[in-house]
Amino acid sequence: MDSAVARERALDAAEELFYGRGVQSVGMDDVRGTSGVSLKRLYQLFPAKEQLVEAYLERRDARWRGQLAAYVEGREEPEERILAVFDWLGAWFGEPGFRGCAWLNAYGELGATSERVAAQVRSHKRAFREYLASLVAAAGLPGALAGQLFLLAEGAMVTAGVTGSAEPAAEAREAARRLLDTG
Amino acid sequence: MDSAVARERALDAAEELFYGRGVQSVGMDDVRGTSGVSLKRLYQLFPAKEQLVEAYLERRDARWRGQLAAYVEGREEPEERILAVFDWLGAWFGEPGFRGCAWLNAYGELGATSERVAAQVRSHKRAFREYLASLVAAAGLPGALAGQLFLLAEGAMVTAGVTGSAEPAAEAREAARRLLDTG
DNA sequence: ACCGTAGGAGAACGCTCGTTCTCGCGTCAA
DNA sequence: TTGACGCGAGAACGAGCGTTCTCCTACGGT
Repeated sequence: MDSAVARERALDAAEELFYGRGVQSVGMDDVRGTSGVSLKRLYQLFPAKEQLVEAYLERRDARWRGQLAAYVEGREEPEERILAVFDWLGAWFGEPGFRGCAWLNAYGELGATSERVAAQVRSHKRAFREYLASLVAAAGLPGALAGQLFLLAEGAMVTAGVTGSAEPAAEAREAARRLLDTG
Repeated sequence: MDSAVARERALDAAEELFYGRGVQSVGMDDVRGTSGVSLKRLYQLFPAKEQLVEAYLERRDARWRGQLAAYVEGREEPEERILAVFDWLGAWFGEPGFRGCAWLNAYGELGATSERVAAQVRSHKRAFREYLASLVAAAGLPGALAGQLFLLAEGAMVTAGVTGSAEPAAEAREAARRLLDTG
């Protein structure tokens, strides 16, 4: 098996397991079992579990933000684009297997012990916030709005994760709409 | 040492350690060292670590909601009371040792493995949401506002926890004020 | 004084799990 | 053909930790 293929399979398994059951309750042996990549190979590709965790978060970050941006691109009006973020969140929350924001979960689990993971979470959230800020700027709205929309989105993610419901997205969208209308 | 005293000391230590470093990275031996309560006593009071965790979250829940309510009671105007929630959050975020919302952290760490902890987190969040709803109702505002304020508060907690800044409280307060004004 | 009991200190046990090692097999170059 | 090498399967190692056990001390009732 090609090294690149093994890496992808390992990351696929890591993502499925870490996201679904948490990082700490998943052993490297579980990753081996799910991925079909032997322990020896796993440790060649990722010299320690923490690096597998980092690679998992990094790959997911790229995909998550890419899919969000692609969805938002589908709308024409600048303000519609902002609201589309919440529509996309709602669709995400409703997906089978949704278990909250992977980064917030990882932060709760590892933030206190792994500075590298904590930094990655902050970086992901900063990127998301800046993306919102770019949408706000494109709509010619005041910059302070971005932070407020960001908080609504974060609150929706965390609440959807804890309750398992997709409704927070609609609530956040409605609040965002009202903030836009009065901004 | 009295049994009740030992229980309080154990919970004090558990809270300091679990909140500050996460549950999984704190051993029962750490709790013993910090509390001065022997392992034997600890296991008499809490037959398993999970029950110590539950007791920690439960006691903190009572105190957290009590302090919030006491602070809010200090304001007269119904709408001021709603905004006071965010002032209180800001003061909390600024406290030394603040490390985010204890329940969200616990959920990220244990939500996937301990149904009892997950239920406790949901229960705490539901109580907070209902408290907000009661403030909204007392102000004669539409009920849908409560969910939006809740999302702002959750977003602020999670963002303050990850970034270590108290500013999200002010941002959330400003968003809340605007939602109130147009509600 | 004496015995029963509670409690503390800390060793011990058993399990999990990250990480490494062993062994055996297949492959490919010379 | 052979020998070096890569790899997979799985055992092994070692640390951490939840939980229990041992042993010793102190004290309270008779």
